[in-house]
Amino acid sequence: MNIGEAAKASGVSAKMIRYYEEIGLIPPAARSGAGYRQYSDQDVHMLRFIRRARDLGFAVEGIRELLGLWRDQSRHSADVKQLAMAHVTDLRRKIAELEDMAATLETLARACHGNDRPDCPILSELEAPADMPAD
Amino acid sequence: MNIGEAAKASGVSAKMIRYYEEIGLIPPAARSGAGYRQYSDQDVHMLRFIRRARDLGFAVEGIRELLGLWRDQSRHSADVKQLAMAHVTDLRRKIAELEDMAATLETLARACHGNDRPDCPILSELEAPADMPAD
DNA sequence: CTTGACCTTCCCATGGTTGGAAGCCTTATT
DNA sequence: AATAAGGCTTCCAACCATGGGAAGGTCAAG
Repeated sequence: MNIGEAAKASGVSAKMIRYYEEIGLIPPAARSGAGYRQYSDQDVHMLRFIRRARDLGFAVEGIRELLGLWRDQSRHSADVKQLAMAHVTDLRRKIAELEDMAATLETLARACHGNDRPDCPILSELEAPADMPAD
Repeated sequence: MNIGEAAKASGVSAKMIRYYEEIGLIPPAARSGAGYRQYSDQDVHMLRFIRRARDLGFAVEGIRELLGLWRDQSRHSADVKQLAMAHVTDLRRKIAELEDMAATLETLARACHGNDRPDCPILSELEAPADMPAD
């Protein structure tokens, strides 16, 4: 099948399929006489794998490793688990960062009257934080 | 003071100060005879404001609005609050996304033996998700 | 044989930041 | 006065993942 159909079937856009090929995440597709990329059900299967890994927040390099393990029949599930848990650690770190930001802002916003007067603790905090960082 | 000193004093790198000037987030700095950018304590104050807004996860466009409100003596605190809460909503949405990913991965990892055998529910899920999405 | 839908490659843009190169300026030391 | 070090300038490129679009080739149906 052509790239458009493979894109529809896999949920990966044609643009991204070409990009993944370019960066070597997937092997170069077979070509028709006219130079059209040709994809098998196997290929679509791999693209769907990639799509789901991305949905789980894996970066391309992580997906590259996952694909390697996927293809490696003699893999150790410990390696897969370790890769996944490293990513979870990463996610949790990002979540904590965002959570800190949200909590700070909510605290400040709660203290803000939110009326037509100009005074606002949010701006005050941005101007000169209460917990003076020693910078 | 020169840009290096302003960078050190504000916590915003010299590179970023020039970038913020280029995109009009901050007004063009005064220049010395030799063309060196000159910064006042006022300028550093503004840069610190920007730095803290970024630390709270605001994108440049949000900071632009915040700076506008900051400078506007007749601002309504309601507008500041609204801007902040919109950002919180954004943060919470991102947090929820990441949390979903982390939870899914943790569930799968928990079911993975993590030994030297190849079978692994993480890879199985990526290959063919249990809750078949109707794509 | 034309039309329209596909495909190809190539370049550009995003956002925020960092890196580097080439060249000028300032300051301090010889 | 010459020189070396380090700071400044501008410009260009890269990162990551994705989308947009142009210019041109191809395929299938009418």
